[in-house]
Amino acid sequence: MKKPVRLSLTKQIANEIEIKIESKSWPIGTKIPTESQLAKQFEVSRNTIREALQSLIQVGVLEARPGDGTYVLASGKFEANMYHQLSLAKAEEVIEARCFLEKNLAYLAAQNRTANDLAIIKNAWQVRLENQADLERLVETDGAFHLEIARAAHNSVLFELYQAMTSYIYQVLLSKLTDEGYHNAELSNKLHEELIQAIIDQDSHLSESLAAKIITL
Amino acid sequence: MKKPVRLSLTKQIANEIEIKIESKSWPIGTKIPTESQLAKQFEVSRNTIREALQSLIQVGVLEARPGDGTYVLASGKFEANMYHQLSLAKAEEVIEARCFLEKNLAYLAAQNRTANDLAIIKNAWQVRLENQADLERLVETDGAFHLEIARAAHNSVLFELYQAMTSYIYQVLLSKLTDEGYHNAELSNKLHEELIQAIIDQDSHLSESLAAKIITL
DNA sequence: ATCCATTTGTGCGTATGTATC
DNA sequence: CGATACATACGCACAAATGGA
Repeated sequence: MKKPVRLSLTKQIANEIEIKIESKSWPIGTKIPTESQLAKQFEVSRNTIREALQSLIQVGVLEARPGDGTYVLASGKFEANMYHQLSLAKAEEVIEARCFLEKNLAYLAAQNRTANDLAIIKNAWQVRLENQADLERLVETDGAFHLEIARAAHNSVLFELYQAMTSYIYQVLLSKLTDEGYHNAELSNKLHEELIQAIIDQDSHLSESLAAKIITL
Repeated sequence: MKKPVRLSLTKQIANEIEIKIESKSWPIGTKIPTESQLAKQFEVSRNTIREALQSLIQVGVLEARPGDGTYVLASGKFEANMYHQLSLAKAEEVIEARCFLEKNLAYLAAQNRTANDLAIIKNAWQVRLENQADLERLVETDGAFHLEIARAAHNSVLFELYQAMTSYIYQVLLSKLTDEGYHNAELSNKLHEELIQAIIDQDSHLSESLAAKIITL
């Protein structure tokens, strides 16, 4: 079971590019250098570059637009894969699945949160409070807040699932709020603060039910 | 935004191969034809075949062994991806995530099951009862039983996740039972039958808690 | 134990098509 | 229209690993 120390040029390059993407050196939406430029840069043929890019395009991390350039689509393989899978399902099923995840993560967060998690969560909540004016910023910071709760659950599997799912759902959420408006601000804020308190108190069941209420607002 | 009239040879071939795999024409473990043979068969260059294979290797559906051949690893992209993701996580986290899924699917199954679902579930239970003697068969038929409950939940997102996760967990389960033995047969059977009844009665909460108990046996 | 045919891995060069600006 | 840039596809050559004679 010895593993090869040598990596093919293609894989080396694919890895380096993936690192640039995951580390946000090339954020989502970035137009990356042309194949020829990359070929010069890495001192290989354009063909080799193509194979590397192809492998990332195949899994949905990159998107090539003929006559234009190559763009970053997602920040990781798992996220890209979930995107594809979720797009095949009905929207209501995705939302249902996400509701269950959110509830369970709140439960686990109350159980497993550390003092450090609490500080991060409180901070994320402050940020969210300061950005209630702009809808787009609100959705963004609210997402960040809930993501921190998910992280405090300390379960990497559920966390990855949640992360992939929410980034997919964001667009739906934003357009929904834009249409319907955001009128439950006080109730929402109250529930959020109760949720934080429940997590502080490590009251798992209360956290779970509060999370459920927040979602169905 | 009109694009998709013509599919590239590479993608056509990748699709055809994927179909052979998903349809079990080439089951897991199969050694598929050599690149040269496929090239002749599809009347394209070996390079084109390689690109198609490469795309499936990349997502973990195929595995190439230099000097030997190319083998089927998983029966679908999503399954392959979950495999990879789960292998990075701690075992306890995987189990925790699976518990969460099992509970929620039982809840939803009680809510959404149709008469037809019930018939299938009852049948799967009978099959499981008839195969208690052989441990390997027991794990297999028990898995099939729970899979039918998952299906009855009528949520494709959670169902796909569950399916991918259980196929990963099977090996662990089997080895655990082989080591520890299977001594809780009566209790297990009793709980399973109560679960079926709860689903018949559409008692979501009871189903959920019974599912939780069954897992922690 | 050695050799050898087979099979995949790697890399390059080239040609042509097509989309965008 | 033309320049640019990606898309597709083929052919070739050699390297490296494997399995079997």
